[in-house]
Amino acid sequence: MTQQLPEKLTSGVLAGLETLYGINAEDKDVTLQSTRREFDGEFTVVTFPLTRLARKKPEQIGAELGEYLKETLPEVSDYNVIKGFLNLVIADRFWIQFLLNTAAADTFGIAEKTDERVVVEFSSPNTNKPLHLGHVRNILLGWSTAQLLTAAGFDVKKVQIINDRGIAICKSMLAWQRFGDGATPQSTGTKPDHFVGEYYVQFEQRFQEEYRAWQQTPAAAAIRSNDPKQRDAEEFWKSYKNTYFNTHSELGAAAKEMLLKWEDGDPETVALWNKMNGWVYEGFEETYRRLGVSFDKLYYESQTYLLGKDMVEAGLEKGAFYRKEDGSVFADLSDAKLDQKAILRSDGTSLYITQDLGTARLRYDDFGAKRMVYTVADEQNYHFQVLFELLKRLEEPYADGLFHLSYGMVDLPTGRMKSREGTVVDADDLMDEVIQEAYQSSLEREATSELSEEERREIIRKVGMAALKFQIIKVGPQKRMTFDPKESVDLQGQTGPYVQNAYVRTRAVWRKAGDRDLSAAAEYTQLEPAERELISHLYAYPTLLRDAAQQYDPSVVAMYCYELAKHLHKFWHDVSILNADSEAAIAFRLSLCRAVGNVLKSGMNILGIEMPERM
RNA sequence: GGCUGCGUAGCUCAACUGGAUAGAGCACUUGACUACGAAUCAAGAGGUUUCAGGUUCGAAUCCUGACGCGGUCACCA
Repeated sequence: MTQQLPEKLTSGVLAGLETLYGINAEDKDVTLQSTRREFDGEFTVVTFPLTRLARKKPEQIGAELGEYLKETLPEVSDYNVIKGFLNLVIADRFWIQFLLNTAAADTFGIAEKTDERVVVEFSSPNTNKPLHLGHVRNILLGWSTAQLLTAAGFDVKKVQIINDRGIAICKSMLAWQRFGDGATPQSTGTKPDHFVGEYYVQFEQRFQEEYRAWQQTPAAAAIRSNDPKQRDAEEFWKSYKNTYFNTHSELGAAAKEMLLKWEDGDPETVALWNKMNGWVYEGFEETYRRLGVSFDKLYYESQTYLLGKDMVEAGLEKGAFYRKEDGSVFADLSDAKLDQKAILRSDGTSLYITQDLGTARLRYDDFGAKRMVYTVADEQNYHFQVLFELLKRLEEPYADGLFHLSYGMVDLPTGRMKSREGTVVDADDLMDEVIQEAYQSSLEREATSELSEEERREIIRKVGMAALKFQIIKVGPQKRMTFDPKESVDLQGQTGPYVQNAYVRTRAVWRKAGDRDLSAAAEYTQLEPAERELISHLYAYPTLLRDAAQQYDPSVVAMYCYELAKHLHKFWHDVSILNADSEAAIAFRLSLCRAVGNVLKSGMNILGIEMPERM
């Protein structure tokens, strides 16, 4: 297949316009789309925009163009015109040959690997508490985008930067030191990252107690009476919390002191820090493994937080940044509709953004990638606009290939997740729940009853994880989504298991078919509607992957897999495969099942979803 | 308040980037298993695409305004 069908049709239309009307039109004048299901045909030319050029009615153009295409292109077997829409019916023999020659390949749709490298960052958690539902969306999105880019031919490197330092981990450390009594994950039988998280929570609780007690003191009353806005008590104390932590709080002072000790390299503090982070990593490792994700390289903030200063210097020399009298460095981004942005403190120390400048360069040095994707929630949109603008002004070689894969936060039916209110949905618990759900559901079925306990557990795990992952990935990244863990995750309808089920059916019929000679497939001539729909859908797969990769949007792939599965189920219902009335039909339909199964597996693999052979 | 994103069936989401009668799933009603697997299929009901204007052959999509809901506006990360 040297030329893709849409391109061929487009150039056919252009030739037709030239021959029929003497018009010299361009590709962009031709609107080609897939035909809506309620009409005959697979491709549709919209003729409204041509009326101005041809100076004829849309219906007339449609009819004349349709006739022309039918005459000149062997792929076009028929056409019909409805108002300004010319629907083209593609010849059965074209579809049949496409299926047998092209779609049958295992790597169908997957682009050949190039050496163009792209770094995809995702997850990047703090080490003070376990991963939750928000991380899950991030991880699934990042992973599937990485897979998608791989399928599009890029050489992808998956990385995360672990926020292993700072005040948060010090809080956990301090709480463990003071209240832990030497307990360990082993001694309490707790998953290690959860163990550390419990101390983080405990710190917050103790701090709140301390804060509330302090609010009763005369010193506190004096401060509140000076509130210029005269807010009520609750509101005032809420807004004062941070200041309290930094000025009056004993626990706050102790945590900050610990941070300073850590920065000084105090051996005891560093040892404690290593111990607790070690526990967290052990726990994260298990969660990642269960989610089926991995990384090519891990960056640690403790090793990168001082980077970027030299780039600030370079920016100063270049005149891209300026130094204030107090020694702080700023960038004036007002001409890019961004603000004055601080990039170095007056005492010369780094800021968050300084570090990000440094790690961008570090990654470029490590991988030579001219494209970098940052999977980070949309609350940081502004930060990344600034970061990318700064890198552009520094004339970094990768500055044009930066992409913030921004996604909406995950809400619960009750609203936003709040750790303070204990409404955070834990990642491990969530996986347990969906797998439990899949288990309950499997009890009602017998399809796997002859398998071993071990095999059945494996299937249930795949089904549960598919439900969870599909549910999250199918929503477009930019969209804020509501996730209801109480209803857990559906296993029916527009879901991962629905797609798996379609795949399982294609496998089942192949098992039943055994070693059958399929050479008769080529003699098949007349497609059933369900077959034509399936094949034309398969035909769209390579283009779809390319488009999805271009948009960094895995949800497109999820929706595609669902649609394909739906067509397969419909096909399954409408026609017989092994009981078909000719050997050609049997062989052809088996080939079709194989191709559909391959694409389903391929597409779901991009989403990080495993396909069972039975379920 | 400035900037920014979003608002589609009761609920969760689509809509090929300006095209046809706005589509799926869940939930609800009804039908189909001695069939290659019913985690399936088929049918029904469900909409003034938040509202008001504008642009044009044509708007959920683009422009203006209003309303509602987020996010963000640190020498924090």
